[in-house]
Amino acid sequence: MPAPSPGRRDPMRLSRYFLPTLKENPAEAQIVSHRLMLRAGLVRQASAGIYSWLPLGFRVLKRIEQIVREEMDAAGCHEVLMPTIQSADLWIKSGRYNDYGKEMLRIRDRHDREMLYGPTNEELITEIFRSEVRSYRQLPRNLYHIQWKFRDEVRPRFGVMRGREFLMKDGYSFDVDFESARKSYDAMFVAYLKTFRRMGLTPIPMRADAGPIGGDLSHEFQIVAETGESAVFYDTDLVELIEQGELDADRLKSLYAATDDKHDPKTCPVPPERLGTARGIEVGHIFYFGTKYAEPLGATVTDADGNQVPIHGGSYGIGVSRLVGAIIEAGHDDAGIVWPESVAPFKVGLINLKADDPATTAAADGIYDRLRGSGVPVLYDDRDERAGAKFADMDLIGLPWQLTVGPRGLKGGVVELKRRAGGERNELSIDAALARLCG
RNA sequence: CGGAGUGUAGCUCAGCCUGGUAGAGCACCGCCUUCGGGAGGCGGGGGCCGGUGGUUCGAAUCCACUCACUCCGACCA
Repeated sequence: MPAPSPGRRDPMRLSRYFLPTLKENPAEAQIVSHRLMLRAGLVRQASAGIYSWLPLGFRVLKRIEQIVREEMDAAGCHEVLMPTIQSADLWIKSGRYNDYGKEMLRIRDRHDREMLYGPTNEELITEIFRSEVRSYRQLPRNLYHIQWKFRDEVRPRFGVMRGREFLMKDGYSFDVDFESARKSYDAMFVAYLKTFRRMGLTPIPMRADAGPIGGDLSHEFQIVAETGESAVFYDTDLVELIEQGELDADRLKSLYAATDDKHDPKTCPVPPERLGTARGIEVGHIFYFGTKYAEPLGATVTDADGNQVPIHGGSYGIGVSRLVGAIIEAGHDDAGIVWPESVAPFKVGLINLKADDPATTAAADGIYDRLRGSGVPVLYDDRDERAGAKFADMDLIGLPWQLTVGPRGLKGGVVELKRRAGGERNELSIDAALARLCG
C-alpha cells in the first residue's frame, strides 16, 4: 500500500487541482480576454455563447459577485433570489412578451404552458412587490438578485463578454414619487462607481438611452479597455474625480461623457484639451423607468394623502460574468492575465521549482502551510514539471504574487517574490517574504 | 437576420483541387538524458476525417442535404 500523498485532501496543490491550461490559442477565440480565459482554464464553451466555469474561473466569478453583493448591501439593498424560469403570464400583461421578440428563449412545460428563461426580472419583482406592499410607509425599498439570465443573441461573441447565458446582478427600486425615486437612482449611481472601483477598474458613467426597458433617466457604466466595443468620449475632469474617489452624483452627472453613437464633435461642450477618448466596455446600466410596470401590473400604494398611486421604479444591472472578461481586457500582458488583487482567484502562486528535491520541497511545503495558516489564499505548484512550464502557467493565470522556491535560492537562504503586475522581483528570506504576503 | 468561412487525434493544423485504406507539431503514457522562463532522444496509445444520403470497384477527398462552430454587418448586461 503506498502512503497517501500529502495532497490527497489538499485541493490547492496544483498537482491535485483542476486547471487545464492551453499553450496554444484556441481557434474559436478572437479577442484577448476570450483567448486568455480559455488558455488559463477559467471556462470552457458548452455551446455558442454558453460556458461552463472551471474552478479557477468560478473563484473569480464568485469574488466579483461578492463585491457586488457587499456594495449593494452597503447601499441599503436587500438580496433575494428569483427563478430563472418564469411564466409568460406577467410578460403578456406588461406587453413585453411580444416586444422582446426572438431574444427571449421561450419554452413550454408538460402541460403546454408558455414559460420563458428570464432575460430580466422587472415583471416578477413588480408582482412580488404589488402583492405585499400597500403603503408609502413601506417605501422606499430596493431589492436585487444575482441570477443567471438568458438572451438568445443572434450572434454571441467575445466569450463571456457577450454570451447568451450570463450572470447578472439586477436590482429594482420602489419609491412613492419621482423625487424619492431620483434619490434611489443616485444612491445606485454612487454604489456602482464604488463597486467597479473595488475591482480595480475606472468606470465612466455616461448618459444613455433607456432602450427597450423604457424610462427617461439612465446611465451606462463603461470601463476603459483598449479592446472595448465602442469608442467613448469624456471630460477628463470626470475621470479625475472618479479616480480621486469624489463620488458626488450631481457633480459627476453634470460632466460630459458619451459613447460614439451619441457623441457629436460639433455640439460637444468639452474643450478639446479636456476631451478624453478611449474604448469602453459596458459593465453596468441603471434606469429610472417610472410607472411603466406598476401601471399595467397594478402595483400601487396609498400615499400620505390617502390616494392610490403607482409605484415609481428603477432597475439596475451589472454584468457579473461579463466583468470577468472585461477585467481581463483591462488587465493583461503578453504572458497572460494580470488580476487585480480584489478579484484574483488566489493571492499567491507558490512555485516549487524542484519537486523531486527533498530540501526544496520541505521548504516549499513549509511556506505553503504558513501561508494557509495565515489565511492567505494560495495555489501551490508542486507539480513535477520543468521550471519554464511553471513560470509560464503562473504568468498565464495571473495571480498577483508569485513566490518561487528553488535549490539555487535556498542555498543563499532566499526565495524570489515576484509581483505579477509590472514584474518586479525581489530575493528575500522566507520570513521576509511571508511577512510581506501575510500583511 | 443578411453576407463570408471552417469542421481531420485533447490543442494548432497539413492532406481534399487531381478519389486508392490516416499525417505532423504540441499534449498524453513508459524509459533515458536533462532541470531557474513552455528542453532532447527512443518507444507507445489515441481518429466511424461533424452527420445523413448519393456517385464510384473504391470517398477525408466529388455531389446533395443537414448540424455545429467562427468571422463581418444590423441588435444587446
